Amino acid sequence: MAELILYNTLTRSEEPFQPREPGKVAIYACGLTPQAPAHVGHMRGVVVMDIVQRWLEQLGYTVQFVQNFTDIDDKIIRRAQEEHTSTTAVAEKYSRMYIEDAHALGARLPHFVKVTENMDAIIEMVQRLVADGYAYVVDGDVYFEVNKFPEYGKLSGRSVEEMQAGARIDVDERKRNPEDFALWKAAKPGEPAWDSPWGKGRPGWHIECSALSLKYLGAAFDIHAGGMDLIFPHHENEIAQSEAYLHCEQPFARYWLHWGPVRLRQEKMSKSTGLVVPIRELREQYEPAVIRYFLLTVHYRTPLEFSYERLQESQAALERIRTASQRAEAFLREHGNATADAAIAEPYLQQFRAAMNHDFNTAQALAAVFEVVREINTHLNTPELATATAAPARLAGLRNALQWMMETVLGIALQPPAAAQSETLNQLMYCVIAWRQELRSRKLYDLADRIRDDLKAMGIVLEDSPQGTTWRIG
RNA sequence: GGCGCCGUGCCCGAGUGGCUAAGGGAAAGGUCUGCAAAACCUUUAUUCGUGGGUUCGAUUCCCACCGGCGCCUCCA
Repeated sequence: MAELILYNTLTRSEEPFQPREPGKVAIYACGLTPQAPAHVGHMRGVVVMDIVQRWLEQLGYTVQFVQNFTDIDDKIIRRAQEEHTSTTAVAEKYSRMYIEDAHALGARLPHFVKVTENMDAIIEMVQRLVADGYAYVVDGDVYFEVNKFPEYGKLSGRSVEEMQAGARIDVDERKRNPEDFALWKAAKPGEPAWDSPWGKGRPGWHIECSALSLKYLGAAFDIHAGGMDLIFPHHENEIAQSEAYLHCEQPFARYWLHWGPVRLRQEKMSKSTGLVVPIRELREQYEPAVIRYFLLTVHYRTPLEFSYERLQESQAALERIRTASQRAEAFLREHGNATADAAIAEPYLQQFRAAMNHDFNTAQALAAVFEVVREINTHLNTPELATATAAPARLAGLRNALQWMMETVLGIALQPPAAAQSETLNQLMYCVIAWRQELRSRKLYDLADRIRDDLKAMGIVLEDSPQGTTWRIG
């Protein structure tokens, strides 16, 4: 349980993971503003966090994972006007879509929390920051004063002076420093608003994540995650306001984990550039498992260039894994499910664990998966190995390893979704294959080939080998 | 302008101060096969953007340059 290494953006180095509390991990990830359909970039975060959870669970931790929905902000207000509906309806609609997309990608869902349902916690936090002198009130707005927090800039590696030197933002005259940011915004006419000590208004963008994570996870929780584009200013501001709130006696979060952007045509996939592949659209063309596989082919911090060629490659690679899995299953169906020989897969499992323990290196872990695939195939088509008495036990051991790596850890099903196999289907195929074998032995190849072609059209692939004929869905 | 990341074979992509530089995709040849498919084997980097430096030794550390990207404004 002690061997997990993870990269901490705060220290810009890899560190052994030590939880706040033995056996438990508390994680917070910044969610999205539900105001448009999610794209592939959003799904990368979803899949990365799912893998993190799964692996921590394999290491024996109990994982608590919280994620927010920014269900009130400028963009939602604008969207509600465009769609002639309420901000609540907009947030509800796109939150549902996002959850449905995440679910389709095989992600277990975090505990979702909403801004509008936690106004008390947010207001309480702002109040204390004002009372403690970290924040000031101007005309119903509340700003955090960055100069009151000496460590401002420690996450993103910049100093306030540098920022001021390179500043190219319009300075709001009411702010004491250009870098001061809004904790609370006074309501404009017609906008949704909440009562507060400073009048009607709504929270600034950054405060919600601080208030919600501290409310649900407590101070010094284990992992705070998000996309790299959130490092500055969002996470920098979160640290400032949270640690100020905690009187700098405790850190806000212990480890900061950031995943890389998904790019399209060499540019970050983002709503603002219009370079976006909505996950809905992609799901019509590719099985979610293929999309998930694609997202796992590079280390999570590396920028990932989106392309249909890459997706196609992922599909081919996944098919190779699934074919081996199904061949092993077919062999075991025929030879009886022996007690698995666990030792045979151990070297590959070690390789796999080492990769996952090294900052969730799924790209490297996949290499171990393919080692198992090769081992399975070699056993199956080397006559001496396939007929050995130990063969069923070995194949069972390899099959179990493959299942654990792919399904339990990486969350990718070895059976394509269409292959809801039933015992009836197994028996039917057994019959069909026997009949076709009869035709082949009488050299009625045209009929045998016709059966194969017809089945192919139905999505069932027959493969002949000296050991007999196997079938698989694919 | 400031902060930071990256540049590995045909493509994608791991990785390490010295051991054959993973794995996948693609292509070619071979084996097997009635054919097909699948699979297995072999081949595609004496080399890791370029030039210096440190070192007994660097793709891996340092510096410069070239090229690409992210952030500095909302952004996963």
